[in-house]
Amino acid sequence: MSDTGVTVKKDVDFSEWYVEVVLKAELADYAPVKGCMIIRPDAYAVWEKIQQVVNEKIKATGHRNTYFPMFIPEAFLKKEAEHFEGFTPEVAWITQGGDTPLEEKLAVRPTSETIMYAMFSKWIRSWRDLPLKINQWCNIVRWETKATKLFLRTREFLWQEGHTAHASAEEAEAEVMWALNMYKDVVESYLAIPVLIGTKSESEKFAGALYTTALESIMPDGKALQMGTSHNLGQHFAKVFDVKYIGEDKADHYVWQTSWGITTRLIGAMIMVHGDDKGLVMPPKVAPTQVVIVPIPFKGLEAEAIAAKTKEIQETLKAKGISVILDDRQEYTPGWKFHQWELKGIPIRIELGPRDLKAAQVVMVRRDTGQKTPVKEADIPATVDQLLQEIQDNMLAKARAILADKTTTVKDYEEFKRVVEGKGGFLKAAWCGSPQCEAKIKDETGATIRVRPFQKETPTSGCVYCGKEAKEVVYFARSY
RNA sequence: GGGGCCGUCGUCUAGCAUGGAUUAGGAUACAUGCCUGGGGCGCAUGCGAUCCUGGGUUCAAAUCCCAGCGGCCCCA
Repeated sequence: MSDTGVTVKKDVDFSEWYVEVVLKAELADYAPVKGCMIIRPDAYAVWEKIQQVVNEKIKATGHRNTYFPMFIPEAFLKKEAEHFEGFTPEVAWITQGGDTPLEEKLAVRPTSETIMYAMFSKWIRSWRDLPLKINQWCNIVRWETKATKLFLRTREFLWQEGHTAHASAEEAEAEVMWALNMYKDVVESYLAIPVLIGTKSESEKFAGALYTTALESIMPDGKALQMGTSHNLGQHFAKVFDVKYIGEDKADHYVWQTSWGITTRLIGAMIMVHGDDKGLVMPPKVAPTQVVIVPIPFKGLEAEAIAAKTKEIQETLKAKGISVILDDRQEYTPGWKFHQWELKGIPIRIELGPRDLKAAQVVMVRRDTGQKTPVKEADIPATVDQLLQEIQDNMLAKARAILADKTTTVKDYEEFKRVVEGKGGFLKAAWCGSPQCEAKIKDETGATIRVRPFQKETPTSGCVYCGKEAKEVVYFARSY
């Protein structure tokens, strides 16, 4: 056995496993620039699939794509004080063009609220201009100092940022929830990753927002990963960028705004949640290749007949809109190919050899369970359809079970600390609502409040930290 | 932010403690030919290394020292 496959087990050394899967499945590579990564074709194809799905959903609801500059004047960034303070530690600055120092330095966008809203101020005049709903797909730079983690923590990453302006607070609030639920659907139905949704605590919210809602999931190593955010910006930015409209009442009003985003980090989550000791496992709905056909020819025997039959199967499946590779390379043995495609996470493998040819069948192997089933030639298209759906469903179900298993209700602080140090995951605990308790818990255990669920549960005990009367039940976790 | 580990052909690695004979060795990958083919097939030949970078010590540095760059892990 060579080391072209994954050499460590997922549950023995998770970090090393992750790095090996990403590198060996050729999803990404380290760039020559510190903190940066290269997204390779198989991973970029997943991103394109996410783009396709999100674009469909946002366009169907009247959002339109745009493109804004990646350079933001310092003065813009400074206008909203909390926003500036929140982002300034990790902003990359451009101070010189050619040989000439710039009069005003330019930020490489860490997010585009400020430059967009400067334009909103110009474009929005009357209530008839509202709502304004735009989106952009672009790269973002946040100058991380911590260790690079492919897809999860890099200085540059790709994302989508939606920005809207509304006439009323209610409309903005509805938009925030619309985006959040849209993301939940994308992440659960396509990436097969179950999420918790809710609001962020004051200390975890987006810098400059009124409040932040988010999707959070748990990774197999017990750490939480934020899967997307949707912010209600209230009128904070409208006031500093002077985004006003004349209402039907003929009076001036500031707009109510939202912003929301998901990033290429989702690909990292997909890898972590679904991968196994053999490598990647791609959810069928985002897999760049859904089926791989491996012919098993014997020289002098039915080689030609096998080649013809596999080609025919490929064409049949292609015609049905299924993405399928026929791996008829001569230089590799079938066994080698099996390993290769398993490492790459292709959902279904179809094998066809002399025995199958005689029986007018193929052997179908599913990546998620490894189960092999003979399938009659005539039943191939229908079985592939059904199997892809089954795999998708099974992957989500498995991930749900992990999420449930990694969620622990804790009654007191002793138990809280024990679980954080032990199995990790989400800790469901009562909280009094004070930022001091939240900060103490973070200092002492590293765990933060990931989400405050929308559906409030009545606390049955006092605050997990101070013991005083609890206001709500929230989810804590150590996070990426 | 604090601590630790690591960097040698594309990849994984031996050599480093105790500096010099290894022409920097092996495996794998790659190329060519033959042979094969139901779970990483075999044989032969070939190609492939600024020993991360810069400086220092020394008659002599992959090896020792310093700095930098890059990666990984742990703690907060």
